[in-house]
Amino acid sequence: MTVRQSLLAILGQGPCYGYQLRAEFDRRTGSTWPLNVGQIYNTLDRLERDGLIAKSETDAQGHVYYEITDAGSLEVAAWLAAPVDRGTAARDELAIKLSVAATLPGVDVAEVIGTQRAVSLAHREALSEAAAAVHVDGPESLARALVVDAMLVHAEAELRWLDRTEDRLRRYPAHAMALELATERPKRGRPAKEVTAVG
Amino acid sequence: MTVRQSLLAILGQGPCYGYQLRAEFDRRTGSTWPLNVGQIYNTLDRLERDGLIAKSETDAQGHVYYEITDAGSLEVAAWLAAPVDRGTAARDELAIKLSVAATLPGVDVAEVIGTQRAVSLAHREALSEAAAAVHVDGPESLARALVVDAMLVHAEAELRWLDRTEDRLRRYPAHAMALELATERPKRGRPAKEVTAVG
DNA sequence: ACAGCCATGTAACTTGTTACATGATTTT
DNA sequence: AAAATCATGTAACAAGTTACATGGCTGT
Repeated sequence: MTVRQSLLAILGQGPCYGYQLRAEFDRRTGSTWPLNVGQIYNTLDRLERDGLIAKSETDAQGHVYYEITDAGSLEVAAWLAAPVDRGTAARDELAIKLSVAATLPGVDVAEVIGTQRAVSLAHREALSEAAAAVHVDGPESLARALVVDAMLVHAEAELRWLDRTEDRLRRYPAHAMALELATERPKRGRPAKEVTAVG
Repeated sequence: MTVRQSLLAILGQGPCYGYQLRAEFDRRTGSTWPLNVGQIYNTLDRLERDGLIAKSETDAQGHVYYEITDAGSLEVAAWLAAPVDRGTAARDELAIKLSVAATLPGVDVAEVIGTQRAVSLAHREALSEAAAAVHVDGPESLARALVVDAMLVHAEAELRWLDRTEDRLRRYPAHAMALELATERPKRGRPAKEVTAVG
């Protein structure tokens, strides 16, 4: 939803053509997540399909402009008014990976954590330097600063969590953590109409 | 990739049937992200298509078992060996939203931050309580503890970032932050073969 | 002449997600 | 008898992502 909503919000500022939108998204997010141009046109098609934007005109240079509709403006307003829902959504890839890994027998979770920490540390260092390097002298560098900050605080959080997790698992040895596959309870579920050996 | 890889990893522990996999995923991730059952079967189909698992047999209760293939085991090993890639991937929805919002004219970013902070605070409180409530007495509660911890540290990071961002924007007034749509440079791009007014 | 950018688009595909159909078994 | 749960599956779709085709314009 992020790209879609962002492009729509930018179009809320005024008509744009596809290629232009890429540049707009880019500088407004600190050039952090490069967008494949194709995705812009896909997204525009879908936004148009949903009645949130409409083709306006093609200018003297041949640029195909889109403009936001009333429904689109409402959508943007709703987006800005509603907080981002952490909790319901937001699956943490690393948390899932480590908790699944920890419940698997024969997996050296400490090692998994170790390699993860190495790259997470490097990542945090890189972000620290990037944060220090940004000197805010305009909207674009400010946007960059915000985004780098966000990544930095999350990288720090991740490292804290890795430490905490390592601690927890040290106190709770691996062999005691592994989960067996739940034993099947008999006489349940679908009946044995056909007992077939497949494969 | 998270669900897919997790299910594959669980299958690496031994053959399972679909419904069972849901329960396994559920308890191994602290019952945090409920999985629609249908997704299990979809994912199993796709894993089979990709040669990572194969149908094994149907037992007396009619349960359709899948087992991991050699290719699947390699995939799991690779998954566990490779760190999660923050940086390349990992788009922060909130960071994008706020930096786009901040570069938009006529948007009260302080208000956006305000409503976000309200729910983020509530979220952190709920997580704090949840973290305090978990008493680790087995693999499942440990998994739950790990996941809650992860959400907690990220919620804290988010609040820190919101404060920092609010500060930054206070020092850098909104009117100076808004970005105009980039002016079009003439004599570029597609030629004016047809100057059409569409819509 | 040629490389590289500007610009629009299409086609295919991935993972995730939900709604629905179906039916058996278990519990109340 | 009805409700809840176990269980398998299908169909459709959303959003993101990439590779490719096409062609003009700009700078070397």
